[in-house]
Amino acid sequence: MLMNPDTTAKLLTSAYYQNEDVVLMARDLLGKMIVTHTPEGTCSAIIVETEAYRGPDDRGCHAFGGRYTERTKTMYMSGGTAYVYTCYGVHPMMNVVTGQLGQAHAVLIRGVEPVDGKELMEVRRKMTGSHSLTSGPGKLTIAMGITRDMDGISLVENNASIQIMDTGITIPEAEIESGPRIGMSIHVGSCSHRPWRFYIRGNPWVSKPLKVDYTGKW
DNA sequence: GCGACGATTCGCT
DNA sequence: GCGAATCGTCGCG
Repeated sequence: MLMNPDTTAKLLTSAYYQNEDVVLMARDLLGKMIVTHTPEGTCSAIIVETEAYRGPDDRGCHAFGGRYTERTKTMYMSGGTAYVYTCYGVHPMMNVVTGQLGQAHAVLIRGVEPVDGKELMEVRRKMTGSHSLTSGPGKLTIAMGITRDMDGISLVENNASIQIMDTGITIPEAEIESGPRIGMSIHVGSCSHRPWRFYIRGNPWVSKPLKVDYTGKW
């Protein structure tokens, strides 16, 4: 995909994130641009892969059944908040909280295509010349300088450390693929089959097509 | 307190 | 392709 974002990209508003249909939101966030501002510099990248997590009735979601803990409380904040948690003790995961205050919906960002600040991303990742730079949820957070202490911050402020912009890019329906989410444990049952992973077909920054086969595990 | 585990990644075989 | 790394969170006692 040729990435040539509109330079007049507009910061997405709180109202945008209030939509209660998190699956729709996961799909809509494809083609949007995530921007991070840190002391080391600014990085921006187009979102090319997402997954939806729907609080109340989704066994794959940390907040399933209304579970409210020290970690999940961020998911209940108002749409437009960052939910960052640590996976496997090492990898930060970046989620966008959606829906209204009290609704635990979130969209996991799984793959991005660098636009600006690529050199800084390469320094942070200690690598160059590979799509592996940002093709995975744990990779892109490192590349863009997203850390766990950004958990709970707003994405809609003019001076926010993490922002998401509407670039004017619209991904054609025909280029959007969907499929089962990745990494679901066998305990989430039929929820693992929900086609709530969205990505741009053929984009090299989509996380590697890991084997996703939950047949016979429930 | 304590043991088990995870929305993953990377290096080695 | 496989397994270790690595630690915050969670559930239980």
